[in-house]
Order: sequence, then structure tokens, then C-alpha cells
Amino acid sequence: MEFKEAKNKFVQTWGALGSQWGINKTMAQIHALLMISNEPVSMEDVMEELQISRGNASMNLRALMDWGIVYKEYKSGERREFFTAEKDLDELAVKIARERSKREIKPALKILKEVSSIDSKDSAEEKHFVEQTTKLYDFVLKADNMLDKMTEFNENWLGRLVLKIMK
Amino acid sequence: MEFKEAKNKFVQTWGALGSQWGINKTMAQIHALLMISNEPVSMEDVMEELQISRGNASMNLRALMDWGIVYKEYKSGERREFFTAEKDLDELAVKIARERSKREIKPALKILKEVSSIDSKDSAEEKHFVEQTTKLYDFVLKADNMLDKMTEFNENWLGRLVLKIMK
DNA sequence: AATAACTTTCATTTATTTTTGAAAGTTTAA
DNA sequence: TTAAACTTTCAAAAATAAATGAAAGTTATT
Repeated sequence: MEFKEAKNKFVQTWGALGSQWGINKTMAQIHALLMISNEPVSMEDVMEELQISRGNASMNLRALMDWGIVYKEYKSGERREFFTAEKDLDELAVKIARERSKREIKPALKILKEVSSIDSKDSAEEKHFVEQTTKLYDFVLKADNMLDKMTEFNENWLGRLVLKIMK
Repeated sequence: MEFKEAKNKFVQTWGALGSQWGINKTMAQIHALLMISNEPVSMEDVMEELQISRGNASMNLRALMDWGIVYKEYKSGERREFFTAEKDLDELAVKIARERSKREIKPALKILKEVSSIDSKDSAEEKHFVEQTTKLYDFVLKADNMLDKMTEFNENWLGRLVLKIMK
């Protein structure tokens, strides 16, 4: 396989993976492109390589910056803006986890708490509802905390030990 | 908030959460409905409660069964089939993780390995590409293994200890 | 302060995903 | 073996999400 083909295959694959994990396809593809780029990439380059429109490139680059996983760079003597990706993968994972937690899990938790707090009066049906949603709340909270604590987890020695054992 | 409202809110919320995590909305809603149901639910009930068509109900129930998180049940003396959800949440998480790993991560890993194995000849650009995709491969593999090992992790004492510390 | 170089916005179009529902398929019981 | 009760399939329709591109908006340069 030659370089160009490999590059293209990688961008496609990363794009598909992204879209299955809540990041839209183009966004993930742009990120892929930046990941494997030696040097900062201009919007023009992104449009060219991925064959997408200016508007699309602009909006998705903006979104990537909002997520904190792509940065703007300025080259002296150049008018245009250039972009680079976060390349530290642990950092990348943490940022994505944080963002998704904030956008998706936190709001869901709020509602889970709400609905699990109705007073279940008498019926067995209602009791079961409260029981289940309470369990779910605890579970999602636990899972969310795990994500939140990933950084420390990855850094502290005990975490490393466990990782080693789990491997 | 009264029961009916809470129930509806929960189904909607779980549906939205599901659709953001790669499970389609109706599938997640059906699952939600089964989760909070005291007793097995017929397809007719599902259609009625969620206001969806017979085909939709049928296909999504089938998908849920393929994922191994919903089971068919037969009531003696009843012709119809009834359905119940996996209610053990750890089990649920493991099954979802396994399924997604199989469908999405494993194929992506295969391609990552492929593209990271081109021989990078001379150019710095190609060297960088191989370097990055190799790192990515290792990272995704690590993450995937973590998912794979969740069960043990949740069961063994060291895991529990770490969970406690992480809390 | 006018112009050129570039970026963002957003109404419209296009592509993708999901849902419908009627026909075909199965299973059970008489 | 026929009919009733139920489930599955799948082509077409509807809903949703994403992309386009031209106009509006910025910012730097002369």
C-alpha cells in the first residue's frame, strides 16, 4: 500500500469511528487529517484534501476548537490561519469525555434524578419504576465519574498497576 | 410529577442518551420501557406505549435481542410473545461494550494496523504518519481491552478498591 | 478609508437514517 | 389442512442530519 492510499484509508476509518462515537463524520475526518499532518494545515488544504465546501470546513473546524482538540496557529508573515490537532491521545480522550459528559450525560442525570424522585404511593408498578430509575441514576453517575477521573487514573501509580493487571 | 409523566420523561431521556451512544432512538426507548416494566411486555404494548408501527417494533426488538439485552418470554396459555430487558446494569454495560467493540472497534483496529504498516521510506511526512497511526493503534487497542475486561474489573477486589478511591 | 484576503453564517439543497404499513411468512389449534 | 393469530420483511415515505455556496462579516494592508 502506498502512502496516499494509506492516508485516505486512515481518514475514512477515523471518520467512521468518530461518527459512531458521537462526533460527526467530517469533524472526525478533519481531526484525522490534522493528526497525521507534520505541520499546521490551512482551511484551504482541508477543503482540498477532503473535498468539502468552505462552509463545512469552517463550521467543523470551529466545532473542533470548541471541543478543545484542535488549535489555531498563526504563521508569521502569513495572513491565513492554520490548524493543528491535539496529539496527546490521553489528553484527547479526556477532552472528548469531558465534553460529552457535559453535553449529554449531565443533563440526562438531572432528569433521571427527577423522575426517580416521584413518590411511589402504593402500586407495585410505581415502586418498581422508582427502584429501577434509582439504580440507573447511580449507575450512570458512577460511569460518568469514571470518565471524569480518567486523567488522575492514568497518571497515578495505582491506576497504572491496575491497567497492567487488566491488560 | 405524576407517574405517567415521569415514565414518559424517562423513556424520552433514555432514548436520547441511547441515540447519542450509537443505539438508535427507538431501540433505546423500547429498552427503557422494558427496564421499568414490572412484567413482560408484548409487542402490542410496545407499539401502543411508544406510538410506533408494528414493523418498527418488530425490527428493534429483534435488534435488542441480537445485542443480547432483551429476552423473549413465553407465557403459558398465551399465544403472543413477551419481552423483558436485561436488568443487571453491569451485565448490560458489558454486553453493549462487547457488541460495539465487535462491530466498530475491531474492524477499525484492523485498518489502523494495516495503514500503520506501510514502509515509510524517506519522507518526514510519511514517517510522521506511521508514527501517529501506530500510537493511535496502540491507544485504541488499550481502550478496547479496558472495555473487554470490565467484568473482571468490576468483580475483583482490587478493582473495587480503585473504584472506591476514584469515587 | 478603500481594497484585498480571508472567515463565518445560514437558508436551501442533498444525503443518510429511520419509520411505516401492507404483503408474505410462521406457528398453533381445531 | 384450514384458518386464525401473530411476526417478519422490505420497498417506499418521512424525518433528521449534514453539506453547500453565496452573501455578510472581519481583519490587515496600502
